[in-house]
Amino acid sequence: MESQFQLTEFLPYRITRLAERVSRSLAGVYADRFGISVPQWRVLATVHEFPGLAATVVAQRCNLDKVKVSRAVTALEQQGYLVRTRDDSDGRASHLHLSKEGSRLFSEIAPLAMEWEAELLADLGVTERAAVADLLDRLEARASLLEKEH
Amino acid sequence: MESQFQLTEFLPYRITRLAERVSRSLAGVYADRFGISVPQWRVLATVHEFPGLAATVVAQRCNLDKVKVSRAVTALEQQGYLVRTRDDSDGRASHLHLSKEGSRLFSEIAPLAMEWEAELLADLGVTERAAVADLLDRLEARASLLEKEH
DNA sequence: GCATACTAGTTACAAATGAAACTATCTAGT
DNA sequence: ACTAGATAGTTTCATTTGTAACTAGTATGC
Repeated sequence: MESQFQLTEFLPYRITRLAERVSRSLAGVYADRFGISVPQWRVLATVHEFPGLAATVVAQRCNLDKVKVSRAVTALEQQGYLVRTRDDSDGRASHLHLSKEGSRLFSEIAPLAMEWEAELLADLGVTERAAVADLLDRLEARASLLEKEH
Repeated sequence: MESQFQLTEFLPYRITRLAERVSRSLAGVYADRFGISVPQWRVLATVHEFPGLAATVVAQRCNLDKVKVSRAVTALEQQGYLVRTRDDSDGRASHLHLSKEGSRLFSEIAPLAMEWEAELLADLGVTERAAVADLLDRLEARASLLEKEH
């Protein structure tokens, strides 16, 4: 009874491998040029979309732990891309906003990111793109279920 | 002209997010219990499937850089799971093989990994599984193309 | 109101990673 | 043969990450 396990056919490995390529390649578009990391980019995009969010909520929304968000926020603040204002009713929390430079930075990167995404999907038709989105959703639902079971 | 960029809809982000969940959850199945890391698991599986490979080839096959492979091999060797034998004709290279314990370890982990994969795919029918495999392939082909263009 | 438990966010420290330099060996061109 | 360049694999060091502990503030129960 041989276990015919093959890494190359193993889906978790293939997903991870794709993600590693995607992440590395996309980061290459903005990391060096604009001097921001992947977590910083995620925070930037999230705060752009939802100005005034607290760090904890940002963390949930962009799939980062609070430590990464904390560090990303500090860095973005030091670079002048982001400002935080204390919450009036809760002395622990603060609200995150992009500065003018932060908005400008976002609006420079976003089109590049979208263009990159378009190139990634260039081979796929409309139906297939929908299938990708759908399958990613369903796999992720399963994955987070399995993750919680431990 | 607003950039209607939304991180949540951004495919690279969603792929990465899925991969992060998958990788974390699957690693949870073997990492603590057997004391091996993700790179070590990949090397283990690759050397199991292709005994006698050189480290460089292992690196290519399991999408790791040579430094990670070097460290994983060292660790696996120290744990007694892997042996290396020098190549006769090339003094730099060596051939990797699993020890008896290494084979046993693999045959313990492999079924768990396959079971985990089955649970990940539990929601999908045969056609959808084929679609996942196909789409992953095509996206990865694009991604590695885009990666090389920089 | 006061003790207990909880939450927001930061800091500290150990482990993992990435890039570059390095050692040892091999190959090719002359 | 000898040199220049490539290759296998390791080591080094700076950066990033993950875990846990921490600070400061808030909510709850009595």
